[in-house]
Amino acid sequence: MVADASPQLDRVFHALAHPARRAMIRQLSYGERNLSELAAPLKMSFPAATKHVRVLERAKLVRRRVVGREHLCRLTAAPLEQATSWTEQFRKHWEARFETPDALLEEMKSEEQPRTRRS
Amino acid sequence: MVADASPQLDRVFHALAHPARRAMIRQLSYGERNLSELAAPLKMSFPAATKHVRVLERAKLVRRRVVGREHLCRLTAAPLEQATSWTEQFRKHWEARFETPDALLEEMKSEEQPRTRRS
DNA sequence: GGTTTAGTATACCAAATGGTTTAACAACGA
DNA sequence: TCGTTGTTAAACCATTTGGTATACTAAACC
Repeated sequence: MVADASPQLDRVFHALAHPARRAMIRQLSYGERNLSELAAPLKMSFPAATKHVRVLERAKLVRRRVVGREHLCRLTAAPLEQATSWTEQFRKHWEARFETPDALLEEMKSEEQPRTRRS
Repeated sequence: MVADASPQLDRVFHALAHPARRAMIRQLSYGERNLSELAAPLKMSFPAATKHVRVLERAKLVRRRVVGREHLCRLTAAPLEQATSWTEQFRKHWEARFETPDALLEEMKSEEQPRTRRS
């Protein structure tokens, strides 16, 4: 089980919650990129872009490697796995519960009665 | 393909980026809950908790149904699917690229040469 | 040595986030 | 009708977020 209270998970989901950072992740999925390359397609200043990179680093989604004056970034899969496994543990679960025809029938019945019993 | 620039995706990831909201999702995965039940286990005031519920609603992760004075919440699977499918489209991809023995070898070679060619 | 090029650091700003307290309202039960 | 329960609304506050502009450092190139 993946716990709900996890600063690491907070950072990963937060990192994914901005289009600029998602765009960076997409770029990095094609291979290593330096900061200028990551910043170029974005409609914002260079310093703003590097702040987004730092958010990705804090979430451990990106690792940085300095070569001369270049800072090369690459992706790390592990945090994504952690995030996906958190969501997966419920998705099927509640989908099965509420969105199959049988479950819907169950629902309609339970609305007459008190209702689904609590934990 | 799921686009990177998507306010809906922003809202879903942002909704998942807080432990209180993830705890609510876990509770809701066991069935419908009213606002008091969702707020009870959290170490914060009731109004604070209901604000978190609204964040989940904006992300369309939760639907609310008013019955008398109770506001009953239940989960919706679709937004989670969308989020998962966004991450999945890269995960395998870069995993294959960087974390297999072959890819590592490729990496080590490419560090002598210019490096992976850009898009 | 001087000039690009790559990136950092700092100061600053507006808006959003996450929380509080207090007050109000609406529905249900005695 | 009166008290309790479930919930909203408003005002307020501190911190974080996401952006800017400017100044600076360091490596690479001629």
